[in-house]
Amino acid sequence: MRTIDDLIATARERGGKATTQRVIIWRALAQDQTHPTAEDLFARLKPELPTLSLTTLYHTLNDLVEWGEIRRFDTGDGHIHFDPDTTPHAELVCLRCHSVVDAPTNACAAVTLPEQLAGYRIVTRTEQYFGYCPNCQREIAQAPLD
Amino acid sequence: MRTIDDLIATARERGGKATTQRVIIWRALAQDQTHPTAEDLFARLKPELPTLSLTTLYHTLNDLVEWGEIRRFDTGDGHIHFDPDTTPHAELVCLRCHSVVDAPTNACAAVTLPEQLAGYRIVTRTEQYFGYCPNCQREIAQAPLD
DNA sequence: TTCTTTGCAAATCGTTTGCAGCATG
DNA sequence: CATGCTGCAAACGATTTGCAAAGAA
Repeated sequence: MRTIDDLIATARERGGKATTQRVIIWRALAQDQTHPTAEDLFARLKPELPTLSLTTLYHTLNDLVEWGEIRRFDTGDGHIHFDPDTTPHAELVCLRCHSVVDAPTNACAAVTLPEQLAGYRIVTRTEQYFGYCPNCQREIAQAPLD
Repeated sequence: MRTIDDLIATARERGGKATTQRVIIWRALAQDQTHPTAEDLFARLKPELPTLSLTTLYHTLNDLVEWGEIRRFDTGDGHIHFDPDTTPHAELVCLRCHSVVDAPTNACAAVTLPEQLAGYRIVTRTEQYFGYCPNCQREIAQAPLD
């Protein structure tokens, strides 16, 4: 995802507007490495902008995805996650607590995104490792019957 | 995913039963490389077993996922896809027609699944390339205003 | 017979949409 | 002041769940 100024420019080029809500959402995303869901972001932004609606948040997020500024992915927990990092990388997903963290880059084999693959024009890539995080492994060991 | 006989044995070991519905669903999946959704499978199996319900299909699919026999993943089209191939591989997902095909293995860098990664106990992996399939590229070129 | 599975119907719930009023450019 | 944006409320739709009847073991 690019800078806020770039996004303001992009919005205007498309005949759009840089509203208070959009800028606040953009700013929150720009520094976010937690792969938040819409609900996550909503809870974080509500105190700063109490009138914000989930509807506007979804609109704004979907626009960013459409503009290619952020990536949208599903981990199987029933919630859509968003990531401002659009460069190829892998994520570690915990099947128990549903946490999502970036995988160390040395564990990620592919580093460049091919433009073409079997005749496909490639736009983005998702690589997810599903398993159990250290913390949940510990808790499972202590309470085997989940 | 293992053979039908293995699944029958597994079900019984767990105090379960090898019902008509389950065996038919298992058989349909065993030879399936189309990464079907529940609805896809349902439409395909309905003629063979008209009394089959979507409920049973979901139950059976979720059991297989829990047993580690099949993989469950989301491509962002709002439908859960299932794949009996649990070995590490990549998928090509078309953003326009939502088709899913296996990526040629030479395009898939990682070939073995690490048991551990940054302290995580890894169970499964998903690698998806999102883009436009050759056919959709052609249709987009003919009708740019989609 | 016993206990799991089936399948109908209803619930669930994250996400999307319709629309009237508001604010940006 | 024209148009895009916001946000309430309602719709949506794939998946899940409650429960009574059916069928494996």
